[in-house]
Amino acid sequence: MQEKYDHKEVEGRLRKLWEYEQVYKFNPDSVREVYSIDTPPPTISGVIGVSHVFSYAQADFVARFKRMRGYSVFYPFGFDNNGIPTEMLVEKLHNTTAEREGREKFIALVNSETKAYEQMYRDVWSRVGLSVDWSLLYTTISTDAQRISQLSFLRLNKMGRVYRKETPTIWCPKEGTALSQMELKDKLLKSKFVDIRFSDGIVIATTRPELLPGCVAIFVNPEDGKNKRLVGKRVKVPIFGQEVEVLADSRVDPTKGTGVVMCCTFGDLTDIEWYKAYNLELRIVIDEHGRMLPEHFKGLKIKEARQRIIEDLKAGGYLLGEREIEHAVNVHERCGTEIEFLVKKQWYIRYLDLKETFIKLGNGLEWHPDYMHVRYDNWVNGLQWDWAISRQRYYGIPFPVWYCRKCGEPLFAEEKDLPVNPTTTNPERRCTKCGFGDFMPESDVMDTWATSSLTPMINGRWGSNEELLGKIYPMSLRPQAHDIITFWLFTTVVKAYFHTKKLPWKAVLISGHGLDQHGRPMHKSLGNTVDPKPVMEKYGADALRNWAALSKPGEDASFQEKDIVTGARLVNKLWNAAKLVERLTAKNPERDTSNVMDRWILAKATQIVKEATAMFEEYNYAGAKRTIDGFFWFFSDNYLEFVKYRFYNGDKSASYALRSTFLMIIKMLAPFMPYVTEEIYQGIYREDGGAVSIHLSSWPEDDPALHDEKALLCGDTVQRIIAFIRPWKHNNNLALNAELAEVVIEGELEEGLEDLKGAMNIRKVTRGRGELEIPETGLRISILKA
RNA sequence: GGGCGUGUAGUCGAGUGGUAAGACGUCGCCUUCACACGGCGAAGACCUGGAGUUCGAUUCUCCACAUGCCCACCA
Repeated sequence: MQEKYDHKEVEGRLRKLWEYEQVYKFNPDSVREVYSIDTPPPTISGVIGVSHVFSYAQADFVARFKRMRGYSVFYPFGFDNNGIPTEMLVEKLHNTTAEREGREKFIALVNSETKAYEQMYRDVWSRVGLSVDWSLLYTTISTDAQRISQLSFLRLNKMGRVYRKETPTIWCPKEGTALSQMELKDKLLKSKFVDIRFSDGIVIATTRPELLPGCVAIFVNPEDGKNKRLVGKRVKVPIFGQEVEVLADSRVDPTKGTGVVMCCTFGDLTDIEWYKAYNLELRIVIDEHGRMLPEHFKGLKIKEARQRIIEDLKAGGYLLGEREIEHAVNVHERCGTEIEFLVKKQWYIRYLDLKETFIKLGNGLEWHPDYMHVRYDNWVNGLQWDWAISRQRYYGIPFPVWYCRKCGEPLFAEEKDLPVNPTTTNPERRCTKCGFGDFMPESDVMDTWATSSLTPMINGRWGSNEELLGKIYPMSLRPQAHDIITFWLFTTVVKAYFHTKKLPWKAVLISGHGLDQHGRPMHKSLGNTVDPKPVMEKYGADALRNWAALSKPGEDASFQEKDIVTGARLVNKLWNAAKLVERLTAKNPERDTSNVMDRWILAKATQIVKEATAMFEEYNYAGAKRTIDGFFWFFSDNYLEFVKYRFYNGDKSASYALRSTFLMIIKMLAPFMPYVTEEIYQGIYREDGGAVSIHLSSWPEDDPALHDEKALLCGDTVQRIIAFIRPWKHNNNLALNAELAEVVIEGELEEGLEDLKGAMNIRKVTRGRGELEIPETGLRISILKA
């Protein structure tokens, strides 16, 4: 073995070895039990930061552990290139738009562009050491993902779970497109709160006077003593003159403004709720590009109209007051435009009737950590709308639907034809309702969650390779971060229920986020992302992974260079211990446990195996890691130092204990530090007749033959005596290896005296009266200087 | 506004119903043949504040404050 561990050289070489030996290849024909992982497909948006490494490494710990525990591990990887970030990236790279290119051409462009990024991402993930089987790779805009998304839609339709309805939708007036809730963010904006006088002395405070023409009702709180007398009155809207009714609703806050609210179609989500709940009139005042529709204001932009209306109100004596306020509004996260609500026909998945079922399903999942379950329950309980799955966007997976040009009846594609793009293909059938033969394509595309909710099905090649699906489904584990429990996790449960009546996985492992050194989330926009490549370049992949192993599931961790240094030190320490093992132990040593201190360390090691295994089985990789680390340092600082002199004398018992204990240690650290442990394994243990890779070797067992209470007691006592003599020497100005003439022991200690002598350089150990009490041992000793 | 989490030495961070690991940093000693990316040792927290349960709480309950995240609101 090399004198110094060179992670750069080692890592590249071992990656080749793993690839050559197909160490991580999933074998569908294996008789072993399958452990399948529903890896989160990262968005193709340009960068990987250490925060990604943080959560992906945690899933990899589990994958590697399970592999060593004898499972046939199905560990795929995917890329999410079916979303706005990817669309933006590709549009920027090619200086074009999806619309200009045409859907199919643009998707082809995305696919080819993804290939380039794929290579880059894959390179990083491989360097990190993810034990992924890259032959299982998928992307969310691939033909297969399109086929599966459309298949899901068709099946849901057959079940009567799909419907199309005209409803208000979130709209960006600048880009002229529908948005999902995910694409919104809050922004503090300055605005004017104006008091407007309606008829009957009613005063309403609003920030959106330009919506007056869209006013369809007025609301007060039914408990509001001051205003409830207004209920039932018909009121005239200033300037525009329409008469609207005053209604009572508890959603009104009587303390806000004047306690009287106008409901316009639509100013905010409450307006939409009222519109639905009270079956109100629809008065659309803003078009798709954010221009006003009503007469006298037609064509004005929202803000111009607002100013104009305020002037008109003033002129008409309707304006009672105005004041500047600052309030949070929803804006499109991409362009910062304040969003509007427009009425559009949308496809929905009907599921509100199944809330109880979803709660029950959630109860059947194994949650790690357990408290994340609550977020799921809260979300399901709070659901108010069915799942809107259509988007008026250009890029995405199309709906496999046409509409009859005569009667408007939708015609659904046939499963065998999937995937289809209705805008470029025509159904060779006639309308099922009226028999007409000419159709109009559905131009909307599916919400990305409609696809990513199907990752278990995509992994299993649903509809084309049922055998594979049967083997991996339900999947064993969904690892993901906590911020998308309500989206990705929930929607996957929904689809799994509809299509398979089962939960999609047995367990979910929720990771936290990797934060920057100040504890802030890493964002491209904050400029605080840390590129993992130079970190790995400097400290090695194992050191970076070690950081991810420090925090438990669900916990965030800030990225501190000192934590990476800690990992690098562990690697170094392991390497040096390995050199000692290589030098001083024989290959395939015979089992020899004649010395009590050797039995002691072996017995301790089995205890650690037991503890660490139990923790790992509970997905507590961090606890396992801590336990194993702690043992390794203890082993190095105590056992190795105590019995070193025997190694040099070729002691067989010491050699056996050293070689086998160290093997247990590196095996248990292999999921965390795959490189250095593999290098050591290849250098020392491979020739003992083990597996081709440590990662295919079996996880250590808690071997009952190594349990030894007596040795544990005796060894602990010896260790305590030494721990006592060390500072004694220190306090007596003696070097640690300084010779002592004699140590007199009073009390019970039968074995281990030889190692005590050897470790502390004592000329002779005798029995007699001791002056100094050793804590927790019931022993007293006297120490005589040389 | 609702929900969930967190609050332990200068920093990071385990953990327990009986006064608290470890790491980094600091200080001292040691270049002894795996390792100075090391070893040995020292100083440093009474566990955010308050109330309660208990023989006893840092650990359980409640309240407060601080902080993070998710959801909702934003007339």
